[in-house]
Amino acid sequence: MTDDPNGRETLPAGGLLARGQGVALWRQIAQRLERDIASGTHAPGGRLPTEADLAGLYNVNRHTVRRAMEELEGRGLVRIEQGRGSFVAEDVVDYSLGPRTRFSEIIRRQNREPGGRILRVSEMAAETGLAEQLGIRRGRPVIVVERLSLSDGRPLVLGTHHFPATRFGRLPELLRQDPSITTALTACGVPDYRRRITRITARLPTPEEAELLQQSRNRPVLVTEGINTDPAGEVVDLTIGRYAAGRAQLVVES
Amino acid sequence: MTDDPNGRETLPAGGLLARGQGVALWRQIAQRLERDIASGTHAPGGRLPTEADLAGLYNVNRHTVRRAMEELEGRGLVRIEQGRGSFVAEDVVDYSLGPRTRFSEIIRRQNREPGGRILRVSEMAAETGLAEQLGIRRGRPVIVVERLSLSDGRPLVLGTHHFPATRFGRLPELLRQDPSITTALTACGVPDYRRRITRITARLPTPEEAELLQQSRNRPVLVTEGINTDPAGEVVDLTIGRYAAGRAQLVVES
DNA sequence: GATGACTAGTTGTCTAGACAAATAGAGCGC
DNA sequence: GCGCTCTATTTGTCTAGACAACTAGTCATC
Repeated sequence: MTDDPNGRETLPAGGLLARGQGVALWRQIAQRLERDIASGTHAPGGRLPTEADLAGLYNVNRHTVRRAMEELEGRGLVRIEQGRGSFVAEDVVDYSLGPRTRFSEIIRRQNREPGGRILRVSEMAAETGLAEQLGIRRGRPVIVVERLSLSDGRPLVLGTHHFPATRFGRLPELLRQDPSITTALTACGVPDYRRRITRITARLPTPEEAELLQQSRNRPVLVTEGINTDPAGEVVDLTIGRYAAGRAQLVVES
Repeated sequence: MTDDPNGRETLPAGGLLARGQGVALWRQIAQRLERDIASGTHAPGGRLPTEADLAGLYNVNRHTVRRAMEELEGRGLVRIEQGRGSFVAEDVVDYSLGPRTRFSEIIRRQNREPGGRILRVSEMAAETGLAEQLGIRRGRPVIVVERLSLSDGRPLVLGTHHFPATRFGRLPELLRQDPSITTALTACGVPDYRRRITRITARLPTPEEAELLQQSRNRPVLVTEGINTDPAGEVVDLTIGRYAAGRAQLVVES
């Protein structure tokens, strides 16, 4: 790639870092880049200088710059792409966690196009904890559905759903025709269901999750664990969702 | 430290890694350690082999082991402490996000001892976004309170609260006597308030947040942004909370 | 025009070595 | 016993260099 003045932001004022003052160099670099991003020196979506450029600018080794970039990526300020470069990050989708949580409705309400595909459907025996939450006996069969949900074609959530097999035995077949879980449940005689409780935590993704969500291993995923019940109060399923924190924000209304 | 067979877990079966097969060595190491933790080879709270030991065991450079350990720390499986070693991680606190969210109540309900201290109280003019959310005019004074809340003496949440100064001018003085925000609000004539909406996201902490929460820079923080209103529907405050993901799990009931 | 080989640019991984910073224990002086 | 220094151990930071993997464009060939 030739030196195209429009393809890259201008270099920020370099200057020396405080060495031996107890503040790691990579932190100082991260701080300066953060300031430059906040001040608009680097516009959202814009390209940052390459690692080599920054290393030269601050007179440090490239690895030291890399440590700073990893930090900023994890904090959600930049996006790093192998072979292409680093870019200033953009904004996120609101994901409402009310009692009525339907993926496609939520996405459409934000003028985006919902999508998704079923990754895997399998059956297993419920171990103690799962059986208790589903309100069935230990060892009873459970259908496990893994689904990747998209917004405007970009992966947003990775969901793992656990249904009691006795009641929802037709699910696998139905999902082959239409990847919408809500539609399949309707066909199984559950036209409506509600979210009863949701637990939320955050962690860095496993390599598989990072791959499927097309997200950096350095950005956290929001992990939700929730239980849906039908109007009669019977448990429909236990769902585990992993949201790309760079693209989704959970919203709780009460 | 001498070689004490009880102070450290036994070394797992080492064995060679697959080199040049397209899977990074650090990933393979992380995977093996993860398996060893899951299988109980390393008990929760127990000590892992040192970086040097693992490097020798897998015949790689110490930096390669470090990369693997960073991964596991971010995923919440291990806890790394400078000068001491690395340990298998333990369990977390449930933090309920219902309409009635009171820190000390939530903590006490789990048989833990709530605590906290006010880090800083300041006043500033509301910029557009903040003014809108608080239902006041832009430029009106706002009191900003930063509080670190503890559970059993360990930092759990870092909260930043924004109150309209006209109504809550006495807050700074009251908080000097008692660090409980609920108590101070009662004294200001707000005996009760409710959480109206909460937005949740996750990211890696800033260095200051990591420091205050006594959490690794590598573990995410859960970030909540919420609005509290009094029974009349008037906005009391806008609160931003940063939860140590290693120690807290948010719970939404609906 | 489409295809494929090649090349330059950029981030990812691994090795090697050095020293800093934090921890914990041992030993000493009082 | 108490506090202090000293030292060994362990993780943290930085440098240096090499090559792999991926991206995007160029150019020759068909």
